[in-house]
Amino acid sequence: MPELPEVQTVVNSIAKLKDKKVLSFESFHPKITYNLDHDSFVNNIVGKNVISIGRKGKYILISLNIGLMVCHLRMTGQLFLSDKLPDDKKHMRAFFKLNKGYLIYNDIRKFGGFYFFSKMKYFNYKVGVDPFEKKFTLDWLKKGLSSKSRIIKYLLLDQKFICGLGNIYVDEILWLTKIHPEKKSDKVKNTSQLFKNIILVLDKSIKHHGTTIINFTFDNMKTGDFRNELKVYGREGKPCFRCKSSIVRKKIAGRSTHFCKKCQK
DNA sequence: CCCGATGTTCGATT
DNA sequence: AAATCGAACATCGG
Repeated sequence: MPELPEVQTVVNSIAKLKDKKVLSFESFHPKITYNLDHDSFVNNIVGKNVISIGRKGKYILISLNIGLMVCHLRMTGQLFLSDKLPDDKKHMRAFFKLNKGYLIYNDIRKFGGFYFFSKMKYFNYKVGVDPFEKKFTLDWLKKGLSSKSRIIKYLLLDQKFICGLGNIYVDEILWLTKIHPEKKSDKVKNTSQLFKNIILVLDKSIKHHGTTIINFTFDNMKTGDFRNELKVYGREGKPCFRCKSSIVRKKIAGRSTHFCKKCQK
């Protein structure tokens, strides 16, 4: 579920994790620590203090006084702070006991989880450029699109190129920029519009605390309301807001893709 | 009841 | 190299 705006919303909502100390970690299914076994993960984080909380792409970065803890929510992960453990523990997959309160991880589908890296550089190889980094410029985007010929939807979903975009926002951005999702990247000519719209859509969604379709929540069950602002995603069969033509849905890059055949060329 | 679909990513395969 | 497909898993709707 969560793409860049949802992850940013979660990051903002756990700001009070800063300066807390990790006293213990418990998990309830084995695959939740991705790159270490449970015991090594525990050994690396217990007793550490949280220095800062950030984000790169869809990864939540929690810097400790030694090392970096990373969380990825995948499809249905929920990370939030709470004074006590929840009454409903059905989907609770892990929790961290802090010197004050708990950091709780719920996940219906159990795809998400945690990494620990002793150094930041061991994490960096996983992702490309985040749209809110300085490196994300119009020139960089132009070069990236024209240096290869790839299906634009596929390229925008590629986290090693731009990190943070997912299925909803790619559809929204391509609709807004009037680009057909199957267009080859080197044939896109309105790249400066595309560049602006990437930032525009993400910024706007962050202001709305992201998109809740079904499962996305932050700060213990609050929901985002960007769903009401969506222009194409989930609007199959409904009239395009620009030209009234019927929005179609087609599998592109393995994902359900919504677009307007008439105004996206 | 069964099948398909769901916001993500990874690895195998074409 | 680029793109497709299935798998990881739980839940919901037709």
